[in-house]
Amino acid sequence: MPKPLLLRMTQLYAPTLKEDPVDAEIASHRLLLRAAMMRKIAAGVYSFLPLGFSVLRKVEQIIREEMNAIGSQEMVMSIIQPGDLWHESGRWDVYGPELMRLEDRHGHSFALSPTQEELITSIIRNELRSYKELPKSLYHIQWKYRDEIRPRFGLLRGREFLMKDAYSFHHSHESLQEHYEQQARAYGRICERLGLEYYPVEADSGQIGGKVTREFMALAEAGEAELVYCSCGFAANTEVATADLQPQTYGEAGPAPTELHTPIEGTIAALAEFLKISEHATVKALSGKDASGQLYVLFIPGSHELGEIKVQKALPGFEFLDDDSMVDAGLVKGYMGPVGLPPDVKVVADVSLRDVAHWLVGANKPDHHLQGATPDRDFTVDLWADLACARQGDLCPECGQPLQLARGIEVGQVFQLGTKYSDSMHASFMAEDGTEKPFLMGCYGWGVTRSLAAVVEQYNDDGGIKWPISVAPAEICVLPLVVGDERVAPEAERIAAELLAAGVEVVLDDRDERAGVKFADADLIGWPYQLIVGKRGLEAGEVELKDRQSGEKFSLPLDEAVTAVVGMIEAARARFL
RNA sequence: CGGGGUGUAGCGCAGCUUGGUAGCGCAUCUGCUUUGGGAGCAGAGGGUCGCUGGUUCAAAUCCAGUCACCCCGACCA
Repeated sequence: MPKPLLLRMTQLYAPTLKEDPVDAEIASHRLLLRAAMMRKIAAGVYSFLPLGFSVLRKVEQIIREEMNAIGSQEMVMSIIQPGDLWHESGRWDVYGPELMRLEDRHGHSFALSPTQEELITSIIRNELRSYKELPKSLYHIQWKYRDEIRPRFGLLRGREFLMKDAYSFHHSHESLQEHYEQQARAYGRICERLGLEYYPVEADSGQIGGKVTREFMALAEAGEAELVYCSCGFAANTEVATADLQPQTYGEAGPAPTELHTPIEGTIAALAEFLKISEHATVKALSGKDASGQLYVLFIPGSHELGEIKVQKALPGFEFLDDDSMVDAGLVKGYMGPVGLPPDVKVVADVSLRDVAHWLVGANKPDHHLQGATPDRDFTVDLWADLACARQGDLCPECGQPLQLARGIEVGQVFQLGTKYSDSMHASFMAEDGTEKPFLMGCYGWGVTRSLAAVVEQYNDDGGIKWPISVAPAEICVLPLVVGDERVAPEAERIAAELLAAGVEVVLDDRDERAGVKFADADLIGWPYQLIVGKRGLEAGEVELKDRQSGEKFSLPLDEAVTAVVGMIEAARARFL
């Protein structure tokens, strides 16, 4: 191993910014730019400067170690892929404009890879032929390209991002299940080693396909995803969460529905306000049509929002009617109900409404609602489906306790793909019984660049970043406050050299700068520890150690400082293993 | 892609309404002073005003087009 060199701030390229970048809205975006970790190149495209690159490398290394530990093998696949592969899987068209496409001089089409299912499948299908060679798990860490509609939030939604993606091939569901669980456990360890507070949540598989999937959410207010969780361990993306929504009835159910005069603007909030009741006791109606043009009115508890993913699952191609279409369909905006709808309109209701004996709904005429509308007596429901998003206070489907709501950054997702790609791309093996069978596949993605943003979102304060020691660009920065004493610089050099010799990653701020500038940069960049060597301390035979995480400062006797710091750093490292 | 907004020195901005040939703060360079939480004074360098075309004696400023970027909505690691 080459001897590590002492990193000096005078050599480091780290142009920190005193002012906040005006375009950066969230903490991670702002601080990664200010602390000279990265620079923007184009919308959603960033280059990493030495400090940011060093963090990126450490995150990669943690992921690499955890992948290797479960027997996944590292390789690297090309970014540029022939269009033919994407035609074969059918995703050339399905992926849409998000796929970055290009042509070579001969007019052959290529894609910049947004993910590598096609490529890995094409690589192994001819040479992985027997059940005796299964299972196999492969991964790589490679740049990905997605032409996002709207890149934003710095590294959270970029058009170019670094991802670890693993792919596994199995001959049985048991084998797939086993590796899937191993990957999920590895993802948990990665979160812990990155210092992330996280939840593994039930999720939707999106267009990658497959049924069994889990997302790893780093908790952060800036996150784009919403999740509900429970003290019993249940956690789910609100897009898919099933929960007890606790819808209620309003008033008494008579022998027939009672018409109420409700001269209000036709919103649930206005209705609840007018009747002085909770939105829980109302039923909300939404109109739309599916891909075939069939008209629907959907009913969900008035307190809840329609889940976009849920409705797409129940009614593929569903879209809302605009005001004109509603008039054409004979629907009364703001006052729709299941009783007396036009005959060609089907009624779809959220499963939670099954438990509601009678509903408070629109009367299908302006300024009127019906109280006590009773399913199967006054109207029929054509389809019961899970339609409503879970929200804070709904009850946990597993233990019945109220659910908590949080926002999160999706840093990883594991999927059991099944045979989706092996079928479309004819990737099969010879099974023990002598028949040709498609591989059962899993895929496991982890956002490396996104992880940086997630860590910074969880570890920052007014002064800057507070890197966990596991991913910090260096473990400690020695700050000689040089001026006015010729002993300071040599002492700082000696301490830095001894720390380096003890295996500590150390940076020496040897710049000819004022104390304030060094302190501010050290806080901003986020070194986990700062060791301050100044005239004042030396005169008392001391140096000062600052813990960036807690903000605590300790005075250390000069002759014990190195030992004490090494001990503290070793203890800190151990917390992330 | 729809709606809103911005492009002027490395960064952040003013100037544009009412055309007359560009200014402020920070940063950079030089000198002196200062020196434990982003120093002070003095001086200096740095700009095809996003790009293209038009109107005009004259355009950063008015008009048209175009490109880039940002914010609000549908996608995802």
